[in-house]
Amino acid sequence: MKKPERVTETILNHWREAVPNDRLAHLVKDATRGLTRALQSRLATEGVSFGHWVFLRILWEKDGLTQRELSLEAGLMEPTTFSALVAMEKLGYVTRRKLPHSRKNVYVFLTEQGRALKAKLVPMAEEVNRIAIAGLPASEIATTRRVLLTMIEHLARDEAAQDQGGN
Amino acid sequence: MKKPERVTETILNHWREAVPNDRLAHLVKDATRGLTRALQSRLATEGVSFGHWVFLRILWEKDGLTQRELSLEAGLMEPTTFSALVAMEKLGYVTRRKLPHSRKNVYVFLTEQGRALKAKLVPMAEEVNRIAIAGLPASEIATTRRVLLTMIEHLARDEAAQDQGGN
DNA sequence: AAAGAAAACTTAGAACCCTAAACATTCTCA
DNA sequence: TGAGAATGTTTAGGGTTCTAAGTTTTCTTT
Repeated sequence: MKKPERVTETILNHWREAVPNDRLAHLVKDATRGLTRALQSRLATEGVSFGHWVFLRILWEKDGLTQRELSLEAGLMEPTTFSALVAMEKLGYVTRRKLPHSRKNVYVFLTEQGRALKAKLVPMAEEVNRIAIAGLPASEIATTRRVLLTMIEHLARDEAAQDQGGN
Repeated sequence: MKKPERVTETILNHWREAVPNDRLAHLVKDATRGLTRALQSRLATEGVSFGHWVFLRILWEKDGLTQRELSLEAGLMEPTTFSALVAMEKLGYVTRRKLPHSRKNVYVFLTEQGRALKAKLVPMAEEVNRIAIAGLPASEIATTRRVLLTMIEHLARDEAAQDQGGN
């Protein structure tokens, strides 16, 4: 048997202590882990992996995208996208087709099976979100959203600057 | 040559659009990725991997911990900790020793080399933090910290509940 | 004191994401 | 129009983390 309560307490006490300024990164990372784990365990009940969820969500909005476009939307590198989509094709969620006007691009379309997953999976993500932010004022969520977006922006600019100047 | 600016713009535009409520998770995850990448590229200049940084930081505060204790502090599973520490021992950053009073526990101590990394690495983490939160009011950072902590708490409780009730 | 539970470590195997580089196709422009 | 740049996909390989299960040691309880 596990003793999840004790573990939970240890993790939380860890965070309630004096938290030096440079540990915001650690906090963001832990939140990601919590969110990922919560969704992952729910998706698993339908046999869907977290990595595939990312692409399904994009494709439900709009399919027929190229792998490059999917990479940008998902914020992942091409090889990551490539291997996920090959696996998803094998599972019957998507098809990967070259269209007549280009022999270079690979266009990705949902199958019926892939499209049908939406009805089961989306409520799972909504539940996780609901649990995570329960009781928090909308204004604080909005602030958090803005802060995170600003951080992402700053870090993306830093990365771009390093790619340029740092050679 | 890359074109990092265009990629950056695509990522940021993506986020500035109408963001449905359930995408807070996505935002948190992107922030983690940005923070991780920024620190990772800096650590790489000293030949240190991100996974090792996590444990070095804990050990600089207090060494002589067991692997189990390190797992809890780092918020990682035991096998993750185990393989990181074996690698770190091979690199000469730490030693793993059994002490006379227990043949079960493995205690981890920094070597001189491991301890010496602190002076070079900590400023890198501080720089990343500074870049990320530049210009943001302290009050908004504090709110973000509180919101993230609450989310972690909710998700940890949910996970514990599932372990218990869910068989 | 011995059986069984618990704790700590280790092994095995998989998922996910990355960088670097090769390859194929398309575009640009001199 | 043809050389080189740019774009998009694919291959190869590595890092980080996880779950599941095995081993060893220690603790608990009768």
